[in-house]
Amino acid sequence: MKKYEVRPETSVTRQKDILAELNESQREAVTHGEGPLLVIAGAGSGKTKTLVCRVAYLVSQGVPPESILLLTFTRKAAEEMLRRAAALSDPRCERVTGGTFHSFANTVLRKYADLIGYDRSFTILDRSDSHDLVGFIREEMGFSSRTVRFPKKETVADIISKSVNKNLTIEDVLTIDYPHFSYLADDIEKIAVRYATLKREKNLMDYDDLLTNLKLLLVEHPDVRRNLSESFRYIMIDEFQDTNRIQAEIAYLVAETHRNIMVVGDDSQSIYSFRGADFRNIMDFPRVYPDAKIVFLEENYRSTQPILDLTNTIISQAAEKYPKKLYTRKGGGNPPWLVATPDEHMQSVFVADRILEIHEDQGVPFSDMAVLFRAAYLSFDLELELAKRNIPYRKFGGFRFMETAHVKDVLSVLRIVVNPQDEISAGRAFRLLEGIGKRKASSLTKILAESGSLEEASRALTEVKRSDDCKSFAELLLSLSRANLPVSEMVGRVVNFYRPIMEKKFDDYPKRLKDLEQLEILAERYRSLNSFLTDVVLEPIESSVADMTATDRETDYLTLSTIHSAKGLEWHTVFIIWVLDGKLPTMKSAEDFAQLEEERRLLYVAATRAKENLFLTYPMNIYDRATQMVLSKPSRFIEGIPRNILPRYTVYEYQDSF
DNA sequence: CTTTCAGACCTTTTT
DNA sequence: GGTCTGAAAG
Repeated sequence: MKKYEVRPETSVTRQKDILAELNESQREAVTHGEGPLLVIAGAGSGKTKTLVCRVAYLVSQGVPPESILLLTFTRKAAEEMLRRAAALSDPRCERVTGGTFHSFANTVLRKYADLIGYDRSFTILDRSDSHDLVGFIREEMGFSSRTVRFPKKETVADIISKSVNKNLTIEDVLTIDYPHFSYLADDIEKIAVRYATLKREKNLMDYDDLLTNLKLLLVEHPDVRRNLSESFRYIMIDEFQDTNRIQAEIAYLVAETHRNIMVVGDDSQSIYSFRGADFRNIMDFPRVYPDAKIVFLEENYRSTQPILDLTNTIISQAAEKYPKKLYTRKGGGNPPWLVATPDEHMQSVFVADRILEIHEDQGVPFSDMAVLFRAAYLSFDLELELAKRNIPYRKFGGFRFMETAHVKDVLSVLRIVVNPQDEISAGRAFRLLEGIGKRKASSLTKILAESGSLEEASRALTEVKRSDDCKSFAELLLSLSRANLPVSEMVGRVVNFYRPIMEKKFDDYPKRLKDLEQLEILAERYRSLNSFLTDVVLEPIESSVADMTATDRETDYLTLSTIHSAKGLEWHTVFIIWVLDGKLPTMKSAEDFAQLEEERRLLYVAATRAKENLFLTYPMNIYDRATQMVLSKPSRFIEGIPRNILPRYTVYEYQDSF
């Protein structure tokens, strides 16, 4: 049922409200008329607010919300912004098209895929799916059994993806990033070609394909391009510094007829180059659109001046950036702390102590504090310490719920219902069954792919083997193919079938079962199985719900997060742990100038999350197995910083006499 | 052909 | 901690 609301027309007052709380530069961006606009928005400068108000402003000016396209880094970010715009002025703002480049590509391709030789019901491969497919080819071509060392499937997939994203040849990627594999360029090239053909044949697209195929569609079909350009007359792109070349090209193509393109970002916060992001996009925007208006947002509303003094110092050493200096009118505040601890565990103890202290003495809720780190595994020890002290926390980044084995198992069965050509999923699904290994699974997969019919596969299955497992799987496939069941019912049936298998496979199955129940609940929102599967890949659930009990919803949680996942967020108190040279920057990045620069920006992003308190900590004397070196110095990015900006402390361990 | 088990290996970051 | 690999047994 459609909900609606009748409102008196008061666009003048409404418009005043929209602009009321903006500073001069923000207002300039919000009220910008037609034509290209670049907004360089420093950390905490009200970037989101500016975008929200811009949407609200355009709608209040009579721009139909359907003709606005808002592209953000996550779909959640887009939804949140539109919700805020709607609350601020006009509920119609929620009708703006918002999402990620990938979800936008998905929507368009579901409509036009046949124009570029795909079926509209294509399946989307997530990262590990594409790894599996590459692995399959690697084996098929006999590269895995060779005596010479051949890169692993993850590495091969990575190389291929990089060459697509950065528009380089395989050879170039190898020369730049993997010189030791350069002599294998021809072989990897062969795999890349086969990978591309196979995906087309089997109606599969990986994350890169969504973008390249959309671009292809726009380039080769001027009518579609014009159509799209006409329907989205205003394009806004958030986090432009983290877009890659193809994404920028897509944006330019869609903006072709009207050039109403607004990009917002901060070159100093570009941290996704490993995914092909190129902060040149934001540097070069004025060259692509020489008439672009440029607005700088430099007033910071988040942090105290002592924190900004530190972050400004950190970023001032960056090699290339739009010159800007953040300032605040917020008075007072304490300088950040740099704390050295004897070892990792003392670092955890110190952090946990401070968290409790700030929570109890200053009444700061856990939810207004965060611990940030370079890589997910760096918080393991701290997690133990937090558990010991009953500090509730939620962790973001690192392991993905959707990539856990049990979830992938269930999804693989559902996927073959939608796309029998998906041989990777089919292979995985059949191998779940007792008595079916690689060989039989692949013959069953062939039958399924060639006949394209679940009935056929189900019949073959009962002939191949007559175990209970196989029988119930055969029945499951039949019931999924015949009855027109609601999506959650289908998920439920697969979970039911899977449960005994899971109980054999995993010791911690009760925990995993909860995840699957969660998946079932999630499915209730969907009308079609395919859209459910698509969403699950494009917007993965953040974390496993397993450790969360029902009553936990209102609990006050501390946040643990990788720096990457903390993008755009802020907290009263922030701890950055492992600010140790060799971990931040990582050992690996030290050889490459561009990578090192990105590590610096990473520290910058982390530090600018803090509003009031900022602690940087590092353990001394860490033995690094990979390089056989002892790491003991703080990050090189804070090395020469004067003590009045960053006072230093050392924690000494002592034996308690009790 | 399939299963199982022990040891090796490696751990950035994510749509 | 987790996945992957290889060898040996079923």
